Amino acid sequence: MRWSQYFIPTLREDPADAEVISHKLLLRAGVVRQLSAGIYSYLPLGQRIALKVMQILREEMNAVGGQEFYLPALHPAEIWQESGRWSAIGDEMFRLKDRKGMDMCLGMTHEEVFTAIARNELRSYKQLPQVWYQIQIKFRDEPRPKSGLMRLRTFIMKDAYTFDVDWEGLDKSFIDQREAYKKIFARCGVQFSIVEASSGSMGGSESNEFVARTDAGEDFIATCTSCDYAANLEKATSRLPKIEDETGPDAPEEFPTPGVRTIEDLARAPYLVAANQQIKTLVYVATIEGESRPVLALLRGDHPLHEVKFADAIGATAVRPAHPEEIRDLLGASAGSLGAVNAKENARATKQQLIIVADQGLKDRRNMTTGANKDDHHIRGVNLERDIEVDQWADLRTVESGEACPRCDSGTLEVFKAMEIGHIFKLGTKYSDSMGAHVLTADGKSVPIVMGSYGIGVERIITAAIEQNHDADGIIWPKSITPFDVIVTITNIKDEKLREAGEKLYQDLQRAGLEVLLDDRDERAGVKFKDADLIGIPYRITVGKKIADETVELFDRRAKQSEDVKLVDIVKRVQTLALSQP
RNA sequence: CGGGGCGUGGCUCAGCCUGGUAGAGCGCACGGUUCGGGACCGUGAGGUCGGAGGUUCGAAUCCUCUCGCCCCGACCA
Repeated sequence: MRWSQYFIPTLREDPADAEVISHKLLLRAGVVRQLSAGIYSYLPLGQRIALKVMQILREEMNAVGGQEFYLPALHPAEIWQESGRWSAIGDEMFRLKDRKGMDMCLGMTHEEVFTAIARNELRSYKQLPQVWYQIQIKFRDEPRPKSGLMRLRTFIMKDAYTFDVDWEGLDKSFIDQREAYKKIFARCGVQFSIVEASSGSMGGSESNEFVARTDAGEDFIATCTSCDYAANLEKATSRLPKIEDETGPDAPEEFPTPGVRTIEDLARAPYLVAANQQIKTLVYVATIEGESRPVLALLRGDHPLHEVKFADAIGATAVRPAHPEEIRDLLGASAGSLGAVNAKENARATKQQLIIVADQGLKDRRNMTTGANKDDHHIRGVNLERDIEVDQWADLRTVESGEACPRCDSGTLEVFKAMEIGHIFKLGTKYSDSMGAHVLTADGKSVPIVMGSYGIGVERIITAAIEQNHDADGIIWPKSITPFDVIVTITNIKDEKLREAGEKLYQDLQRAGLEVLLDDRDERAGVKFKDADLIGIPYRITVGKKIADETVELFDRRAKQSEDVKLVDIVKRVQTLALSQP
């Protein structure tokens, strides 16, 4: 393409609406433009990039036996009612009515549509396994679209579905997909981790989440430095060094602690109670089975609570810290002097039922110090077993960087931010059961098809690729998804010699099978260099003064280094570089 | 849905507090000088100040309502 006629509206300044790096660069490089919150148009550069990503997805899906479909984005409510998700999903689904008043929706995903095809057409185990996929637009009315292409309301997704006659088949299909996913992300130049994840409302037994490390991400991930342990912080655990407590007094002893409000206060002189010798008592109000209930969360003094773990542990749909009045009403003291010893009695006195959940890290601890439920007083010599009525032991603690890996002996955990880029699920028979997709087995029995579902967000890959591959000057596209392999920059378009040499190079490179962008604009060289860096083409050939010596410059965008190359060698040179991986 | 911020030429912003009829830089058009890391000079085009209502002789500016966008939280297969 000739830049002079190609639409690449680059921006010199950061747009006011963009916060994260990938968002700024996508806009500045003329890749996309925003239409509305969470809705973006792909400009020509963006379309080329998306097509590259989609082609990689297609190749790797085909490589594991995938067959590409193209399904409707507009669905009748009926199939969603059959699967039960019409009512299970809330405002996140775009719903509408047709002219006759029939309920319809815009597809957020395609389990229902694929299952509807499967139930009509798949009859026998002999037809299985099937691996079906499509690359299609999806609609989700996100409560909060954000960060450019990271959280969108309409986006492109590669979604694949596998159909097996039994669970063993699904296990194999699942592994095939997981391996394909590894290749896809590696090919796209995205560093990723695979983490255990919960299936959520998708249903099913097992799921793996693929995440890309970036500070723009929304999840926290813990990975082991030496083994392959990786988990979302909502699930991650770690190994703690065992603490041997001294035998304390036969019963807890109360002592005055005027002005002491925090764990740190009590750790200082004159008290000198180490944080890990203290019990942290947090009062929450949890919604359990629709009812609000007070719950005490107990942790070691130096351990932070993870609210999602906490909510999961007690089966709550929501948790919130209790208000100061609620705390005083419940325990008779204010935050800073709270404890679980005798807390149940205190609560009963006000006719409240209190649940006490303690973190595993407190198991078997003795001679601990905690609040006395009396302002400005604490008690010491508390033995968990003996002195506190714990209803439930659970993993409530937030794992931190540097702690020991729970799976291997030598590794430590590293915690970082990441974004979800893919998710694979073993669905099982959730959809085949509810929608009646059955096949006959070899011995003539009718069984529900065992399904898997596998999704990758195209925009998420693009976002992750930029987040992980950029510098102060702009994007640095991985070669696999770059909109152009090479850009030919003619430093001065009015110089006939340069122009001719550039044009010839443009033709020659294209003939060699490369995708070439020719910067033939009537701009100063500096502007062209800045723009080339910004849009991130991996290689730039500068056609300038050295053309007198039959020489051009080859600039490596990533290494930021250039070398002189003779005109006779340049095509071969670039061909070798640009078509090599990564 | 809760909290915060912002809507003024294509872009980035000033003006608003203290009402007097709209500005700068970039970009764009034309002319000239430049020409290897976002040049310079001159001339010019381009804005219902998000929208509606109100107060006022007069509203970008004050008041009310409303729409949109961004950020934090909640939420999120």
